[in-house]
Amino acid sequence: MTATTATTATDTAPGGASLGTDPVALHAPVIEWFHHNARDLPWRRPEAGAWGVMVSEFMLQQTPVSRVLPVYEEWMRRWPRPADLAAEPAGEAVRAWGRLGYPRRALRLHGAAAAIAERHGGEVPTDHHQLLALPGVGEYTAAAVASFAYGQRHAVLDTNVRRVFARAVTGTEYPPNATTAAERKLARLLLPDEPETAARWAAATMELGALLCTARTPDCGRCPILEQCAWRRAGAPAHQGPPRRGQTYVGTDRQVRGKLLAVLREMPGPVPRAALDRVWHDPEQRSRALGGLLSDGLIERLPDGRYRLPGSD
DNA sequence: TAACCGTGGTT
DNA sequence: TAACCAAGGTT
Repeated sequence: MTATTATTATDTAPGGASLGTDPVALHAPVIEWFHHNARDLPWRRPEAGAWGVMVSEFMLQQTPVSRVLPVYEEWMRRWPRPADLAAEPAGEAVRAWGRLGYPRRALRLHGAAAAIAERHGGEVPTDHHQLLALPGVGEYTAAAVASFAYGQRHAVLDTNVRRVFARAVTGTEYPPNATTAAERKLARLLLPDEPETAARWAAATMELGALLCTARTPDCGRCPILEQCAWRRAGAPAHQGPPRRGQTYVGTDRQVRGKLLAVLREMPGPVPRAALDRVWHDPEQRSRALGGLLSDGLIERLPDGRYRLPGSD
């Protein structure tokens, strides 16, 4: 395949810095590497379809592949089409979500399925703008579905791709905390012209970041673009500036919410308040967490005062 | 923009 | 072991 691009070596990266290498020179080696090293993931198989791609993208938001795999398989077996999921109470989605974390994603995926069933005839929309309008679908997920499921040409900027570009092109160990306009511009600049090639490029750069160009200990010895990597050329300088402030988790409302929801997930039916009161010592924080889950629609309170995952009756 | 939103494996 | 990290989205 030919990896063409609209750019030339004279293009400048956002911020005025000149690209160290011709971006075209990155396409072939990365795509070739992907051809030989891509993981055989279920959502990459043709039978997954656009719905399978969308389900996987929701589950993979901030959750590692290894933990998504079993839940994805069960989810697709149970709800092979968007309409199948839409026909269920939202609580069933939350329950099936299991311990993947960020259970609001389950609620949003259920909402997206309902919107697809109602507004799109049960088919995952191909249009990027229509994808963006679905609950839980942001900039990344819309581009990923359009690219991976439909072979369209979109800049797919996830944490892996951002890190690969930061190193290979920009010459820094890590990308900025939040995605910047400069990164989007760079991603568009590097995007191959042909949609098929662009889609392959998106998947390949993501896989490169996931398998070799990892955050902690990159495996540069096996990197297909080691010779062109701006970060390596610069001597692999250490990250500048303050360290990423990872949010502490122990003792937060999130932990309490997680404990509360775990109780409801494990129980087949409604649960009395007393069973929930047992998961956390501080009544004030417990109450706040419970209220948060209620307002998020992750749980509901019955007239008799018991709680359950959102049902249909 | 920055805080918030789970969970578990790795270093 | 505490901190970091994982195919982000919403407010």
